[in-house]
Order: sequence, then structure tokens, then C-alpha cells
Amino acid sequence: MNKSRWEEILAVSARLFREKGYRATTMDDIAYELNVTKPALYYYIKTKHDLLYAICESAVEQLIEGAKQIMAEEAGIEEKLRRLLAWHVSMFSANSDMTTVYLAEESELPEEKRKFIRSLSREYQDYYRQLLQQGIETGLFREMEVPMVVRAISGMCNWLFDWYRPDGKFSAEEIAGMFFDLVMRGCLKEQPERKPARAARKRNAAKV
Amino acid sequence: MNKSRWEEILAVSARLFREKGYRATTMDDIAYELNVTKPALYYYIKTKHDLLYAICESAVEQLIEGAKQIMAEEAGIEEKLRRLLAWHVSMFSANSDMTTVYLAEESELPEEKRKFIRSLSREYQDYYRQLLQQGIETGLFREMEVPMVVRAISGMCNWLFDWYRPDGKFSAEEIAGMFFDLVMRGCLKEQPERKPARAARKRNAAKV
DNA sequence: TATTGTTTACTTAACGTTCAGTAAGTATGA
DNA sequence: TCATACTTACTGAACGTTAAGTAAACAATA
Repeated sequence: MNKSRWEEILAVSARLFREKGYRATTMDDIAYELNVTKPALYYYIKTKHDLLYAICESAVEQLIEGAKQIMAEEAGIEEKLRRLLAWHVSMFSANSDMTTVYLAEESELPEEKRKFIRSLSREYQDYYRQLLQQGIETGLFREMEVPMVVRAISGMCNWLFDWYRPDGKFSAEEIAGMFFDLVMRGCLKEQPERKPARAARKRNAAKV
Repeated sequence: MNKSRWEEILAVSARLFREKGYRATTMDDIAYELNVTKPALYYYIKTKHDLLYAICESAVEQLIEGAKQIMAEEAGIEEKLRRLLAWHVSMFSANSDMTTVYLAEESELPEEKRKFIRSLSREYQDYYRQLLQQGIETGLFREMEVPMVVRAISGMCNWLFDWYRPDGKFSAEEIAGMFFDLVMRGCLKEQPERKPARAARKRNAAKV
């Protein structure tokens, strides 16, 4: 089964909204890329905002879906945090148009829809909050202002939209690894075990 | 001496661009808030883009100006990093309209001007880079991929535009303090001295 | 199997509004 | 009388959206 027309429209819209911005992209632009005329789009949507909304909703729901799965997996707090960060970063390589548009243009949504998207966004951030809180309670992490650390983590990940390029020096996995190092060390109560200094570190087996 | 008309225009424009977005703000909106008619604005500017450009340039130049001063001060690496972060965050409380517009709408600038602003932005980030590099060289910080850490720091600070409110729970200084804690611990080679608190630390006399 | 009706996926043409920008004129003060 | 700081009145283009129509595919019936 090939991609449905609706998904095609969303993919093209997301790409253009990302490249030129939501307001700067005209319905003609989108129609042109789909090889149809502008009014044809109105066979599928009621307004231009519908397109933006569908993109934002899809992005944040995918984020949440992934996070939900990770939280349900059997793993320690540290491992879950690692996976959550990796998932967050990987969304920028796998679905970069959608994710970027969601972060950069969400403010263009009409008030009502915008609020709903932001509530989903908070739901997503809550997974970070839970992990950090659990980490403090179990003595893994130092005492800290959890919501502020969540914002810091969200910030460093979301800011990917400003600089991430698929053809960049580092893969999504590598970026996530570096962010994880930074966050983990920043939150740990005790300093992590030093690695054997210069031993092979390709696949780390190091568990704490 | 009262604020010049030009500064007034920039301040009003920045506020509206922030509230409604650059594209959604009309020249009539700006003129209305200034109690003049639209063409009066064209006595001061040539195009709408001039307004956005002036705001972005002013924001990033103020950021750089502050960073330059901090870097020239007599202080250790750690203290300079603390001040740089505090300066970064404080721009969001002191000049939040301007700073937010610079981050959120810079992409609306025409290509040429946008490139210039982004080059200034890189200049600013370079101060973080220098400090981290020096920190590694002097043995204060662990080995790490400096540009990635700079991006993480920029991200957590810049993302303030998404959530910072002047009437929020924490002051700019407090936020900067928490960010500094997180970043500092994330970068240090050795764990920071625990405050004597009560008994001396149990573990962690082992330094590498 | 031919006829008729219905649905899908569009098209052409245009409407109505918005909005950046301009031309030309004017009040005020030095 | 000249510059400053506007005003009124307008232009031209862009753009979201709608109206009305249609070719092709499909379904129902006779």
C-alpha cells in the first residue's frame, strides 16, 4: 500500500513550512509541489491552519508515543534517561521537517489548538520530570530544582532545530550520547566511575 | 534626555513582533501603537524588514558587548563562565522582547542580513567555546566535544524564549545559577568539593 | 451487459480582503 | 524659507478561500 494522499500533503507541507516558514508558504506553493491546483487542497482541508495543526499534532504525538514505550520498558533510571534523550534527538533525524515545524511554527496556531498542542508538549516533558524525580528519590541524583533541569534538557534538545543537519559531523546517536554525558554528570550525586582512561570505548559496557 | 523616536519605534515593534509574530504584525499595528499613521513609519525606515533587522542586530550586539566585557574582566574560567551564563539569561529579563524576536524571527530576514546576524551569533557562541577550551587545557574540565557542549548551553539558554516569564517563580539570577550548576558539573573533571555540611564526605577521596 | 446514478478528485475562474509601500500635501518651528 | 515630522488618500500585488463545473471510476439496477 503506497502512502496516502493525505500523508503526501502533510509531508510536502511540512517540508515547505520548514524551508520558508508557515506564513511565507502559500497554498499555491504546496499545490505546485503536489502537481495540483490550489483549490484541490481544499478537498482535503478546511483551512491552511489545518495543515499546520496536523503536522504539530503528529510530531508531538510521536514524541509522546516513543516516550511512553521507553518508560514502560524494563530498565534503570539512568538507562531510561539515556533512551529518552536518544529518542528526542532521533526525532530530528527521522522526522526533521515535522519536528522542526512543530517547534518553530507552533505559535502560529490559533489559540485553542495551540493550547492543546502545548498541553501535549507538557505531557512529554513530564516523562523527563518523572525520571529526574525518581533519580533524586533513589539517591542517584543530587537535590535539584527538577522543573528547571527539565527545561534545560528540553532546551538543549529542542534547540537542535536551529543547528541540526542530517549531513553533520555527528549522528543523532552520537549527539544524544554527548547530551546524556553532560546531563548525567550534571545531575549525579557522586562522580561517575572513571573509565579505564584510554581503553577502547567503542561500545561502552560501563554500567554504574 | 528622553528616549528618541527611533528607540520608541524599535521597542514597540519588538513588543508586537513578539506578541503576534513578525509576519502577523502589520505596519498599521505598529503605527497605531505609536499614535501615528502608517506612512509616518516610512519617514524612519525603508522597509518592514529594516525594523526586524534593527531589533535582531541590537539584540545580538548587546549580547556580544556584554560577553566581551566579561571576557576582559579579571576572573578565573569558572567565574567567567558563571558570569557569561548570568549575562545570557539576564538578557531575557532585561530585554525580553528584543531577545525573543531575535531568536524567533531571525529566519524571516532576507538572506543577506540573516547571514550577517548569524555570523554575529556565532561570534557570541565563540566566547563559550573559548572558555570551555581553556578549561580543558588547564585541566579544570574533562575532555569533551566543545562545539557540542556550546550548542547544549546555547540551547538551554536560548530556549528561555519559550518559557521565561518575568513574573515566574525564579529570578534570572536564580535560573542562571541552576544552569551554571548543571553545566559546571557536567564539564568538570573532578567532582566539586561538597560543602562541609556536616561530616566530611564519606566516599570520593579518590581523585584521578 | 447496457443504463443510470453517485462519488472521488480534481479544474478554471474569480472574489474579497489584507497589506506593504508611495505620492503628494501640510502644520510646526528654527 | 527650509527642514522636520507627519497626514490623507491611494496603488498594486498577494493570497486564502469559494463557487461551479467536470472527467473518470465505480456501483446499482434492469
